[in-house]
Amino acid sequence: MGSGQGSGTESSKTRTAILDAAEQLMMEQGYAAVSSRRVADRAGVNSAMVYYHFGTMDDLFIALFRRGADQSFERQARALSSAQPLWALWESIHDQSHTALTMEFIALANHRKAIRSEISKYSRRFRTMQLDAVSKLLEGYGIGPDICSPITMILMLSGISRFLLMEEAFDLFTGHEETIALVEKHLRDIEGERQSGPGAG
Amino acid sequence: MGSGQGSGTESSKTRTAILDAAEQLMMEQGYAAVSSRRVADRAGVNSAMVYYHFGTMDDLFIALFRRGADQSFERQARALSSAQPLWALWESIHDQSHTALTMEFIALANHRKAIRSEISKYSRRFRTMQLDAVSKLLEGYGIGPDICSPITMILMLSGISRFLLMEEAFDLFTGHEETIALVEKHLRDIEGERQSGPGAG
DNA sequence: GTCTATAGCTGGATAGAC
DNA sequence: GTCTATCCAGCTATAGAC
Repeated sequence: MGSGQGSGTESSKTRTAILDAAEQLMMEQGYAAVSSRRVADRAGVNSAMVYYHFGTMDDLFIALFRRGADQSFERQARALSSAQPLWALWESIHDQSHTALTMEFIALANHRKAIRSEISKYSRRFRTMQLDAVSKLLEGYGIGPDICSPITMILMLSGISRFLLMEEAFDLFTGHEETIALVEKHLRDIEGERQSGPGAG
Repeated sequence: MGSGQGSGTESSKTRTAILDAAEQLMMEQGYAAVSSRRVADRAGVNSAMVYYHFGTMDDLFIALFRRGADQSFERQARALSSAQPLWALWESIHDQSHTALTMEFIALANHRKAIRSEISKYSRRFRTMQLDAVSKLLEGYGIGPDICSPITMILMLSGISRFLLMEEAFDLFTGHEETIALVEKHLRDIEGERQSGPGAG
């Protein structure tokens, strides 16, 4: 490989340490705090290492986004092939651990084209997988698109979930329990009582 | 007034020009692009003017947020006292013009406490107004909370709307028309056919 | 691979003339 | 109110020693 956009072993210790440090900083203090010096300090290496391993700061952001998105993608794939796919999908979407990070990337995308198209690309992949799975699922449950359309169901679950998580980041909780209860009542109607929580096998 | 956080006439020409310039920059290029020099350049004044009128950059961000929030608040108040309040509320929420800006402020809030608490405060005010209005409204339409709870309705409308607008910023449109049609079908069931669009009197 | 050193720029903020 | 001039800090990125 050239030295332009990431030499070194793809999975070197330093490379991972830099990605971890960048992720932490971005979550704790926002994307503007992710500078080569600060990232390097936290990773315990020199700032030149950031450029050696990633080329530019933009490339670091993209690598970080891809790492997280790939993990989420696999988590969602597992959810959709579990015993109660709809319940698992809902829990996968409504996992707050990566919401703050997602918001930062969306804000970043506002003025960095490379990030923007990366988010678009991955979002389409996620949507395709969700739509394939939910379509077959509802068909299997004998629910026609006239009663409940797959794409509408996905968009509503996603929208409600993200909005509630965003509000909770600002200490706003009014009506959240009630809304979640309503969503889960519908899930129960379709897929029955939840058998095992997100933690269990 | 002192010279610390905003001398000058509250509504001076320069002050307004600075706020306008900051708003444009923030929408076009994100919050990181809002520096005293760039804002001043676009406003056609010297960068020292930013500090003279607002004290610090943080205070500029807060002033900008408040100006926008106050406008939105009044727009929403008008919507809720119109002939078809639910329809007008939905259109008010689903107004894309300020979504990019809102996302930037949310990202900013991630690491600026003053912004954070400002957003919290205003969100509560918005929520209270919405809840008061929608509660009385549904009561008036003879719809009990067992059929449709006011707070759940507000959260679902808000969540769906914001999620769709966010996706559209990334050129994702799959299922959007269908989802909006479903929402508006419910609005029609409750409040009848929409009489006049957002533009009309 | 990792470091030092440095170039070149941009930023927040202030002092002081007018 | 508005500007010039300036201080000091931080940033991205590169060159080059080891």
